[in-house]
Amino acid sequence: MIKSKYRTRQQELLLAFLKETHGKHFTAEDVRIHFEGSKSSIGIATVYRHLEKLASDGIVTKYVIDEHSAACYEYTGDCAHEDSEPHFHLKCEVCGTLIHLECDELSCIQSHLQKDHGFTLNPLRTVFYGICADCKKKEQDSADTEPADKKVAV
Amino acid sequence: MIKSKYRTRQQELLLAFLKETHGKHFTAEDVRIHFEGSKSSIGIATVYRHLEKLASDGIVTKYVIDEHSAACYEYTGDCAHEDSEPHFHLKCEVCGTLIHLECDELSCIQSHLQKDHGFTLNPLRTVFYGICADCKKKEQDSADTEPADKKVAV
DNA sequence: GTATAATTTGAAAATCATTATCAAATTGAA
DNA sequence: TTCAATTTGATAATGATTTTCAAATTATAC
Repeated sequence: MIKSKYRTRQQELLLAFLKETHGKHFTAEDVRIHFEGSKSSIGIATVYRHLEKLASDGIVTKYVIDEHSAACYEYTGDCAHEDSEPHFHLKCEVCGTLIHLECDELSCIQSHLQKDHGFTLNPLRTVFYGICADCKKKEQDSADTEPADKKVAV
Repeated sequence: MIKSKYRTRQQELLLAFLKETHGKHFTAEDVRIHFEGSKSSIGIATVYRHLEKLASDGIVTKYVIDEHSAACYEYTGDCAHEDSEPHFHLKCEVCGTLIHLECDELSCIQSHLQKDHGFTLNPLRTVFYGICADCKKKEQDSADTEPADKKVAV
């Protein structure tokens, strides 16, 4: 998967880590810490180097969620392949969950942007921000109970 | 608009700047430079302070396009209001342009995500990444000429 | 106007994720 | 084993943003 000329211990470790994560998100620092202390530690510079390369090769996907937290990476090796559905990501602004969404209807966005605006969408990089169903529900539930305060206040 | 206890010259200047921009995008540095040299310069710290406040008050919207370029701000005081069209942003990954897109058809995304996935999209925060028409064209043009090398090589 | 207290300003230092540097270690091939 | 190419990682550098804090500004009281 990593097309480098020399096969190194660090590469193997990183790939093994990726397979373990299986759909989870992690930062470069997470990776470094995972190997810290063990005889097979990896320097942070090396972690970043490999993650960047893997990201540009489409093996992992990088999400810049906001400027003050470190970038998030996700192993999407399988998704990037030929026969898998194109997928999108939804990020809940309340609970922070990153939702993995495979949906045919959404691909209409791609063709629309292409035809009417000449814009070639990159679904791997695009993240839809909003509020997930669970959080929306909680929000509404609390809207049903909380106003009690205000009613009392009146 | 800015609810601070003391009305200052810097606040007035910034608000005046915002109204001038009218839908354009700018960075904190852009603002500072705009006033640089003139008798009414504003320190970068102050610019950031006000923009952050305005963003949390919903007067401006902040876009974190990618980790290595400065955050982009946009005056959305009007847009946040009742009668204006919701709009989306397209970011070209090649030339870096941030395109401001008002398009009714795109609002179908919102209703689709809501109905079928229970996800309430926040169009102000969502940025579509991809390649703009101009860059796509250039990419294809160079694809027509460059392969000459390869053809010669064979 | 003057005095006073609260708030804002801004130059400079600090922060923090990420990248660049470069000598040392590792790798694969001869 | 030898050697050239490549990778590693400690450390320094980068750059956007934030913090610090003394000085300047502002609103209010006198």
